[in-house]
Amino acid sequence: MTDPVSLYPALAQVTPSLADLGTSIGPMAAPAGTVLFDTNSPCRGFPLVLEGEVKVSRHSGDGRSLELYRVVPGELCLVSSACLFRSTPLSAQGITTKATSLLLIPPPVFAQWLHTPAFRDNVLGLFAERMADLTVLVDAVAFHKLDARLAAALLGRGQDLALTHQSLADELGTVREIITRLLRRFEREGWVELGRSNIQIRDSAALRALASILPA
Amino acid sequence: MTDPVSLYPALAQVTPSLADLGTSIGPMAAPAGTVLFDTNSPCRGFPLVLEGEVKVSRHSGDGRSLELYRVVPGELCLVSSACLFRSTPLSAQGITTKATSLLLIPPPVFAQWLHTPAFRDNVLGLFAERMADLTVLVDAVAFHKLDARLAAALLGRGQDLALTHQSLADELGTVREIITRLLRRFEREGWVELGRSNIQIRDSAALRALASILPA
DNA sequence: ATGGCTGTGTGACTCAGGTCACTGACTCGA
DNA sequence: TCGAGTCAGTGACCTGAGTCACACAGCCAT
Repeated sequence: MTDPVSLYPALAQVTPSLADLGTSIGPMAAPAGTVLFDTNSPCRGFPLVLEGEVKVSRHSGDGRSLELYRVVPGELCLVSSACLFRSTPLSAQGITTKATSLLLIPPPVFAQWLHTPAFRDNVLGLFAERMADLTVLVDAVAFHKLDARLAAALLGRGQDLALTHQSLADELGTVREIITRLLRRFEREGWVELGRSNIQIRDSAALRALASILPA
Repeated sequence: MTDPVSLYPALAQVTPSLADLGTSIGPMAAPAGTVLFDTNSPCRGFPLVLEGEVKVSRHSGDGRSLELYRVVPGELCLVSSACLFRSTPLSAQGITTKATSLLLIPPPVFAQWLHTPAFRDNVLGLFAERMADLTVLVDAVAFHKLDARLAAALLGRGQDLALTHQSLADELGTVREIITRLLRRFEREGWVELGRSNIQIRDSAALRALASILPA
């Protein structure tokens, strides 16, 4: 089990301390694919990720979905915050992509913890980062073509990706056929090699060039 | 001059107090159309709006732009925060839409103020709200057609709007011709009446029906 | 092996939105 | 009252993306 304090140094200083709280707040384990929270569902607390990964995405009425961002160990999930700070309904879905363990901080404890400057700075910094992420996403969706966005999505995950076309479609907010088409185009260009649930990057420079139209 | 404390009750409690700071942080006046901050420019402080309005938007390489949200009196502008909490470059432009007066809080003062729980809650609540706004915007841009988004943009501003087609285009991230086309369609349906720099709402129910496909 | 499931590949078609290249109308100041 | 500048309207055309309706290939369990 990962030690929470090594991931979140600020937790060393908070009161009530982790030790005081004991196991009441977890850690809880969730297998891959667990829905941690969902649109309009009430919010039970702040998920603080210790291991694994949480994908936060938005779903359209029909079958499409678009990934907003991912929460990795050392972060806490902020969409949930809207409903805690303003008691508005949640505006996105959170689902684990891997086996994940997390603490679920009850709102009153969270409020207490905010008294600690180090923890507070953490939270504010995370908020700022997410705002920037979302801004870039808005920009990408509004102003950029799918091929550039797809190229960007393929980069930075190594050479050998175990992904289905459908999962890429869900990430980018489009449908499977379009991804298939674009990937085949990339393959014809010699930039990637395709297999079942598998994509090999062959020319990341070319992909980067296509993607680089995108904002930072 | 609007009294800052009546807009931001939390400011009554902060230290250093507004009185201590004197006029060093403003209020400063900015006429309509002033660029308060811009993409990649360094960040001078936290703008805290007393009067007027600041439009925060993102610009594409070519002439288009898309409005992210507006900051009204009683709020402070958070895009600036990213660069303060994480020293990343700014990811959007802020421009006044009306004559505006504001305080520009230097980062160290802001950090001090965060010690005050009431002020802190204000900031966190605002962050949460903006995250939710951006999420809804992402959803709109990714999944909804322009006619619905335009209808939504026309609502909630009274019956008689003094707007150019270009300004609506900039708000929605499209180009003028498209707005003209859609508005003429709305006019043919009898939903609006058009004039030079002027739009009269005639059937807000119809517009609302079209817009209501949009998320909250 | 057989059948079912999941993942891909594709072609035909539609449509929203963007581009280009104009025209013309209104408005205001010199 | 004569332009210059701003704003609106419009048609021809193009293209990216989504939809539909498939065919088919691997893979797994029985």
